[in-house]
Amino acid sequence: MTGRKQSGVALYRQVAQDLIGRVDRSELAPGERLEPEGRLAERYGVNRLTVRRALEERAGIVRTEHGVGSFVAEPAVRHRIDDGEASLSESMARRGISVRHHVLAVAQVEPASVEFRFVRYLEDEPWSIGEVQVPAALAPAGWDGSNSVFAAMSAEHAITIKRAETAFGAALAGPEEAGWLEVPVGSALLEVRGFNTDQEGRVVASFAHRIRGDRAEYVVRLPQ
Amino acid sequence: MTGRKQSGVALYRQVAQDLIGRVDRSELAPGERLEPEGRLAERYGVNRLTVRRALEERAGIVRTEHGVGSFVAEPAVRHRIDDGEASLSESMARRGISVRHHVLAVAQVEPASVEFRFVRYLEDEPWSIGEVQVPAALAPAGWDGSNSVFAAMSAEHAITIKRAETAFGAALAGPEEAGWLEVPVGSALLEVRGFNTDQEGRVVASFAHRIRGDRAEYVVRLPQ
DNA sequence: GCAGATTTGTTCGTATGTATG
DNA sequence: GCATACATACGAACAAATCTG
Repeated sequence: MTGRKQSGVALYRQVAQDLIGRVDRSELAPGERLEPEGRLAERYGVNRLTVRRALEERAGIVRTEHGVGSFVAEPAVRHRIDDGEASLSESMARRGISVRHHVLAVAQVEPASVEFRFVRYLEDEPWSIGEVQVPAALAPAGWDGSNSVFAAMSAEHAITIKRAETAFGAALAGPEEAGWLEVPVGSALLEVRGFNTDQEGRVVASFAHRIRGDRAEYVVRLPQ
Repeated sequence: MTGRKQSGVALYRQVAQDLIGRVDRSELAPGERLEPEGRLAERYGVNRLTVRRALEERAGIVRTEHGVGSFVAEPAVRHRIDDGEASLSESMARRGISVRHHVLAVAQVEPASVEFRFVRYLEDEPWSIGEVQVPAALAPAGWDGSNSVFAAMSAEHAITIKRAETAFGAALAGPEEAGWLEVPVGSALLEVRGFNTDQEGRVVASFAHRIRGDRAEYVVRLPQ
């Protein structure tokens, strides 16, 4: 970083650009730890705050942990939602990717619905924070998070769950989400919301997931 | 804002929370201008930097313009992609929403492809920045952005364009995107990528859009 | 379990550059 | 040109989380 100012490009972007370059050129491998902010600041000859801005800028490529350090993030997981599986868990399990859930809350809501809130982990990495609402009559009794809510539902009751409508949006991670997903506040999240039906078209679940944008990609192939 | 520190919640988040609250309670209407950062800082009794962090935090709800001011953003537009239309432009036009494009670049790429880069405006508000690649043989000759690239293609050649595969992801706005979309750097973007085929299943286009997360929502209804 | 070192997180004050009207 | 308002950058300090001995 010789140019310092003058170039017309903000310093923090120059730093961000250099970091990206080092990742692209594989000088920094996924999972690898970066030098502390202070040291990076010295190395680039800028203020520590400037380094921090650069790291924020690259929130998708670099992940930081309070009191620990910054690390190069891993690439994304692609997930198809047109393969007939209603839940991500089964698709991933079939691909040999371990899925587990940490149950945050199980609450009775409305007349007769139960809401599950949970964090989903893929390969022991936090991947999404989700909410699923199902009719109380169909709620899986002792869901322990080892499989999906839907799988538990299907097992306890004789129903097949299908995707009906799915909506995609983008959002920024708030404090709580950031905490569970171990990403900085303000990271990009893919928001996936929708509802599911059983084999006879009855709505049996609605869901909302906020998924780490640096990990997630949903693929839809529409029928011709 | 009485609590100042102590509460365990970062000051900038308290400010951000208060701003969100004022928007939710409709004390601030969409499009309305906020007080200058300096004045907000005084009012909340914090440093101007702290106000700036709060505004960044709420990039989806508040939009700032260099040298002008900060404004409350407008709510989102829902878009269905399973209605047979290959392009958003036609769907929106049918809903009475004006769509136009600002062409950033038209470039010859690869052996025989043409790439269009453009900013899409809905109701004269920047909505997405996109790239479309089509075979040179099918490229619309004098696309002026008044309709979609696909519409122009269909008109010039006798083909029907269908969606084939679409992938969704989330990303943060980089400097260039932020500039065109008139959002702060680091805002949430919905990334939609994929390709299209003609009526006979031949790939005739690939596309990548980065859409303002505060404006966009894509809805997919999968066939039963 | 605790104390200290390390590292990131937050906040302030201040200065200067740049875009807009 | 000038005033206003946002953009970038620096230095300093302390808080909070984590790790180590």
